[in-house]
Amino acid sequence: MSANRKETNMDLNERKLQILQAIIADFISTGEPVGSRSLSKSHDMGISPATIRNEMSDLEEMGYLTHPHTSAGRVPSDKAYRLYVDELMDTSDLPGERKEEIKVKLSETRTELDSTIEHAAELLSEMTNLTSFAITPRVDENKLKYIQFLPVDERTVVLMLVSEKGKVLNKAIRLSDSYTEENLELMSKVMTHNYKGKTISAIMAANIIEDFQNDMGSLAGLAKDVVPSFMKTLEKMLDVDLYMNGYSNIFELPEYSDDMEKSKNFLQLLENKDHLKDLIINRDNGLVITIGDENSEDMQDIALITADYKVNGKLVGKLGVIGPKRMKYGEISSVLKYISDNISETFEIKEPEE
Amino acid sequence: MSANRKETNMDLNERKLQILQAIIADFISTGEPVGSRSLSKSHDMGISPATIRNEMSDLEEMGYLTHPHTSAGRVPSDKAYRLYVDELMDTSDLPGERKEEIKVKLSETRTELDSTIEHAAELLSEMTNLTSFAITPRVDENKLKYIQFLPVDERTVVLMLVSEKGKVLNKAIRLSDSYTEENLELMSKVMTHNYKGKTISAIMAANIIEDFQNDMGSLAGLAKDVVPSFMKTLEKMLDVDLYMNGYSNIFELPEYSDDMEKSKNFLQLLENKDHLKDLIINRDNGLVITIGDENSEDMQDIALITADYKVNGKLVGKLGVIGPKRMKYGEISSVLKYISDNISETFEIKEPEE
DNA sequence: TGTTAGCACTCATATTCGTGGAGTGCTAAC
DNA sequence: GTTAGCACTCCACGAATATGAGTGCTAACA
Repeated sequence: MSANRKETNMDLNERKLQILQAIIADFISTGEPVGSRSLSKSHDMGISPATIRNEMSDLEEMGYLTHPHTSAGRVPSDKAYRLYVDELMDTSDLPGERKEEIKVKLSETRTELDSTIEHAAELLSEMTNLTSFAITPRVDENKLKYIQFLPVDERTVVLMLVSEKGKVLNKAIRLSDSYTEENLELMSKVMTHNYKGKTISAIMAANIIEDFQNDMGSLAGLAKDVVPSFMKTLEKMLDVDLYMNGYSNIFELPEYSDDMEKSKNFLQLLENKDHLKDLIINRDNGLVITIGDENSEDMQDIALITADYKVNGKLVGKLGVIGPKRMKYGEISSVLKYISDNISETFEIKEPEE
Repeated sequence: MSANRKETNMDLNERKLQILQAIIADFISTGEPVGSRSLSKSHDMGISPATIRNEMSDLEEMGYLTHPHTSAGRVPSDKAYRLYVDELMDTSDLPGERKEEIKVKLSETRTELDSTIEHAAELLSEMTNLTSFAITPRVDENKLKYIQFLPVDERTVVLMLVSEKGKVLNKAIRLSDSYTEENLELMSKVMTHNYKGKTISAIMAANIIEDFQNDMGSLAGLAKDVVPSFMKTLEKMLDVDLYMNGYSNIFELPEYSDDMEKSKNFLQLLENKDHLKDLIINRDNGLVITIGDENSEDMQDIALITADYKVNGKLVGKLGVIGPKRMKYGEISSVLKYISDNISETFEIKEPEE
């Protein structure tokens, strides 16, 4: 791990890096501020606590460490975590049995994207003991392919929309009037004629209601009943599903189980699904780690790791974990990367085989 | 409220009931054990603390009150809560503005069942400051109406199932081989022929795979790819959706925000969605309140209030709240009842109007 | 005979105080 | 440059103590 360390840190010599790494490692695993004495015991690096203290003092001045109070040990700063994930952490490969476990679990639902994503999130929280999440791919330039109304009962019909990318949505609609199957079919045809092949955003931008009601002639009343739901369903077409698992895992961490306020904030953050969705959607692709002050105001003491997966090499979904800044970045990154790659692989375009 | 009190409590005279009611009311609003002194201050009932103490002592002996410890005030027992919800609590009507608020909020999505239920759950947690949940109706004797496969890309198709009750489900399926649109149509037809009009449970019970593969002849391979997802989708047809809101509301309650273990247990309970679904589905219809020891082992210090709503007078869904035993039973019951009635009304069968 | 004042007693909670220990920073010697 | 030594800091913890809300009992009262 230290072998391939980049030489970009002119301000930190080898020993400082070594000490910093040791401090971060200890803090990640215990959550307690680490002092010079205990550090020299846990990591034998051939120097005395006094020397470590001197180095620590330097590191603090440089902004890598902080003091909760005068006579406490050191705690890594956000800057230190950044350095750690960029250059110090162990990113070695996952052990074989874990890989196997992931493979097996995900292959159970190999044929269905949504279930696979759901399982991936479950797996992720189990393996990391953190809160995991996953979103289904967002489809921006999606075109409508099928539009159909199905009769259910006297006053209820189901609107069904299918996009070219294979997303199917449906919505039961209550009508204010009764209808005939012929009317329904007619409406399906008019809609199909009007909107098939158009992108969803284009349809949403247009002034649907008037045009459509005109086209429907005597059935304008029916059309009026149906348009709001149509619009809402289109909107949902552009939306993504969010899966989340293991939100009660934080109670296993002492810094949360001893601090009610912290737990409360964390869970309130998670309960705001729309906010979370937005956040995840808008992350860059690839394995992305953001720590503390790199996040928004409400997540200053939280770290977020996300990765993307691809479907057919194009559609991009995301998954990841959220937790305290002292997380096992290396290990988690490996798990996350392996899972997301596995999904991408499962859903890549395969050459016809014969 | 005390006017229409039933005369079924031969063991409790009027004054004891009055005191018990006062204790429960105080405890519900403060969460602190209530003593004779403070009770005589908050409720002027023309008797001294000493007399109240005597009555309290009797009530304790009868099992309506308990002592956390010798020198603490009294806390209502589960038996007391039962008496309270059965006979003592104020079940007066909701104030007009609250009714209006509910009506307005729910009518926004009047035309769509699922959205309405989702909103109802949101509303419920907002109005009660508790955790709310709602499940969509369960449809037991549901028959298949449409079965169709739609092409998406080279290796992906979407299976779409529609039931007579208007439930639509779809699943993207990855095939191991390529297919032609003709094959897909053929498969849709065979399936429709075989299963349309059959109840879902009947189809699930039958030995699908062999029959279907035989019927498909040369396309047996395609059939094999598709059957597992078909089965899974059928299963989902019988399942219900669960919405939940406000799980972080418990942190506002002192007995939770001071007791980490309690909060943890509560949230872990909520995270077990399947368990919760089961629990809710299997509740009796009508307004049902279960308190403490009336619940299962893992919910001894929790109260649950549920109500049902009907769709077309038949399908039954449920919604309710979960929280500490000291909840405002009267008020919450009224809100819950008003919301569930409102939903039922919205989705009842309407006589054609002209 | 039911009600109430008075009082001794209990016990959780809050507060204070002292101690221990982990940790720091500085200095001086190696 | 490194390290041992040492004075100092300050949190964490436990014991001791005070507080006060509450009870149960008894005896007096209406």
